[in-house]
Amino acid sequence: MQIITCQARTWLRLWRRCRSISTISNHLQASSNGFEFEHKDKKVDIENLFRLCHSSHVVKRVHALLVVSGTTHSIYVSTRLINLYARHGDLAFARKTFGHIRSKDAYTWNSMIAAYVRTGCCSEASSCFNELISSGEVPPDNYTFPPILKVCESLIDGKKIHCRVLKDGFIWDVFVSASLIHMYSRFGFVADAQNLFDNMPFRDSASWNAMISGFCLNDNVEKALDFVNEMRLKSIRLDPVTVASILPVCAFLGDFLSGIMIHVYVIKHGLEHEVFVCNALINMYAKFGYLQHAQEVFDKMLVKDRVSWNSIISAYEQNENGKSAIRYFRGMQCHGQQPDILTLVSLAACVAQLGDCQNGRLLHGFIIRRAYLMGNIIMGNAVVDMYAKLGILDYARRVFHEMPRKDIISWNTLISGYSQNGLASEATEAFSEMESCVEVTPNQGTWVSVLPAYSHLGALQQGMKIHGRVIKISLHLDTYVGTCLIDMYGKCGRLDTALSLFYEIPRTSSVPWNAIISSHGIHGHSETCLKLFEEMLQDGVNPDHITFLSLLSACSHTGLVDKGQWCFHIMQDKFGIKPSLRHYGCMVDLLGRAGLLEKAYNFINDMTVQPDSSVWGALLAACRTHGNVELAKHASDQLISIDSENVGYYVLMSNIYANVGKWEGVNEMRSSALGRGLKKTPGWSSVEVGNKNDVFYTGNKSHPEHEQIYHKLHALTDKVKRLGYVPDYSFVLQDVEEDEKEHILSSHSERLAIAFALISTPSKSVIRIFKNLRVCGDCHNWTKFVSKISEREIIVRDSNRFHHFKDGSCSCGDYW
DNA sequence: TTAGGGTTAG
Repeated sequence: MQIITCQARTWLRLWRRCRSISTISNHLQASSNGFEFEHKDKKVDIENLFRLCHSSHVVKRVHALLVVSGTTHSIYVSTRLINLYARHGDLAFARKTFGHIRSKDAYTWNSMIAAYVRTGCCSEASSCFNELISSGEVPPDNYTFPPILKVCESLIDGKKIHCRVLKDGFIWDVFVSASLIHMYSRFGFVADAQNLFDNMPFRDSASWNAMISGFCLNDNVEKALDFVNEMRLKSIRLDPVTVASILPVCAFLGDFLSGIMIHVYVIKHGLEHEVFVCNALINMYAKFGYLQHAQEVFDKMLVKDRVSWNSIISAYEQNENGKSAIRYFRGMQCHGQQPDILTLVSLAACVAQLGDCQNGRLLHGFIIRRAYLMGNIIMGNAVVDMYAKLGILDYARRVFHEMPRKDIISWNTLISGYSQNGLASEATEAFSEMESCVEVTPNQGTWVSVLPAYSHLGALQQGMKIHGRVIKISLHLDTYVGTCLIDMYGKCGRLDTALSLFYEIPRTSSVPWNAIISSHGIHGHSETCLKLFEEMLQDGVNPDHITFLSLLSACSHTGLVDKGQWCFHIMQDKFGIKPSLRHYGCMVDLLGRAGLLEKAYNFINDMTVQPDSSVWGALLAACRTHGNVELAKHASDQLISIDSENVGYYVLMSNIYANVGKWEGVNEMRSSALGRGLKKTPGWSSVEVGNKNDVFYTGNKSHPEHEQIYHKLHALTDKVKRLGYVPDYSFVLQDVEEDEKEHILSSHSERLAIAFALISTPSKSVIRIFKNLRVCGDCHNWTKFVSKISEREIIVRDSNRFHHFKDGSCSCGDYW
């Protein structure tokens, strides 16, 4: 054997040196002994040659060698060549070889059909099968049906094949039956699949596996798990395929115990070195968050394939350890394993997670250089998502528009990208654009992406329209859609609707609880927040870090210092949640707002982590409210050293100086902001009139009805002054004359929006305003008076909270 | 010589 193999190698070496078929032909003739397979044990020798075929290139060499030796006249040899070409993905040569065979046997036809299936050419496989049937040259056999069943495109085609199977009497074959079971499951006819399964006289493990996969394909994962348990009860051995199919089910059902039991089974039955099994174990442990276990399985693997590397990379990515994921990606490359689309998809998520713009661009470049990758929708969507999460929306938009094909997830990714970056108008525009595309139908993800945009804009009418649409398709009771609706109603000032919706949807996860608590929080109903929190605990729902953020923020806005501190402590002591910088920020806000500035400052100094801009920002805002210029200076110095590009800190500090008349300080702040090329964020307010949102900028006179608006504004100010309103000029930043100061205050954008709403909406109707910055104290006071004289309920949502004005007072009780 | 059921994703 060994000698013959060496001869085959020698021939191949010889062939490598030869430039043409004629040269090798001369060598063949020159050889005194002739070519081994011409004389002796022909079959063994050819098989040895075939065994050397590790690529399509070598197959071609061997093929040429066989042509010159005249061996390809044998159907056996030609059919083997078809198989070899197909195994190496060279369909063109498989087809060419098939075409040269004059009289084909069942092996030849079966091999060609399998070659088409293997290379994903489904319609060609069907045509080939039809040709075989119509030619009548040879009848199909039990080997013909499994591959063709795998690729049939409709249930009708599948049933036709089923009839043929029955007619030809191949239903006894377990391979054929498993393929039929799978075919029926694929088209959603799981009852027909089970009928076939039940009537099988003999079943092997693949028959059970086909049924298990059938249940999974038809969203009946519980039944799949039942089947596995039945197999174990009947002592039917679970094979690697069973294990690889059922482990994702355990992860999906959150059934960790079953997952562990399967792992024990794997070890006991010597399956722990099966690549498919290990890959599925890595994925299962990753989904349960047991990275250490996933890592151990990966480390013990004797052979790792691309899926193994992808799985460990994705395990770290899913558990938010992007750095380790990238380390494994490098390891994968060192081991000579080429990345595929799934590797790159995970990497894009890692890069986004790490906020690593530089590597994001590098990754995008890598994908662009392999142009075929961008043709893949999943790849394109992952890149759009990456740029959106990195906050580079221009790139996200560009990649989206350059994608040759887009699906609903592409649109959802773009819409949520805009929403999450605060670009609500862009999100709703993208949604409208999507609506005009006939080829996509909105799904759950679409509503979850667009509703936050309407919430952000305070566009109640638009949000209600979406509510109507989701009711029609029975999605309003979906936890995620329902939560977005609660958030939307909460943010648009309809707390009652939010609450009734909350009690309609499933409340087993923290998600809807967080939404309803936060809705009450922004309206200043902190006592209700705490009651809802108690109810949440009674219902056995575990709070998460978001729940505590909402609670702390609610306590902070209403001055419930003790309750806030209690929340901060139980979060750590009772629920083991480590405070994030956002929690620390809320605590500083809570103490600072209550005037406990020193306590807030000491709290920052006692922090176990480095305070960031949100923490110092909260202290600075509190200093503004309580007029502590000295501490404010310290906080603003810290802020500017952390984030010198944020104009808000300069504005706030200059505001503090202005408040105490330190105009030098104001100028210093202004010039240092200008020196860095920073411009004050222009304030704007929007109001929904009819189905349209009108936007007003401070001092803006470009609105078509600006004359009437200013006229109304002056009339209102005159009236409220008579009622006792006195402008508070401390909210004016500039060092100007008194009447000029009044002019500056009176042109704040929310006042323009309120004046416009008063002249454009029916009397008694509620006015809802959205402001991008915080409402100033003077506008707050002015609006209170306006709500009294106009007999209107005015709801102003600013960047921080809700102000609900009614009959001359505000829901926030003037707690600033 | 040819075949079925399987793991990772936006």
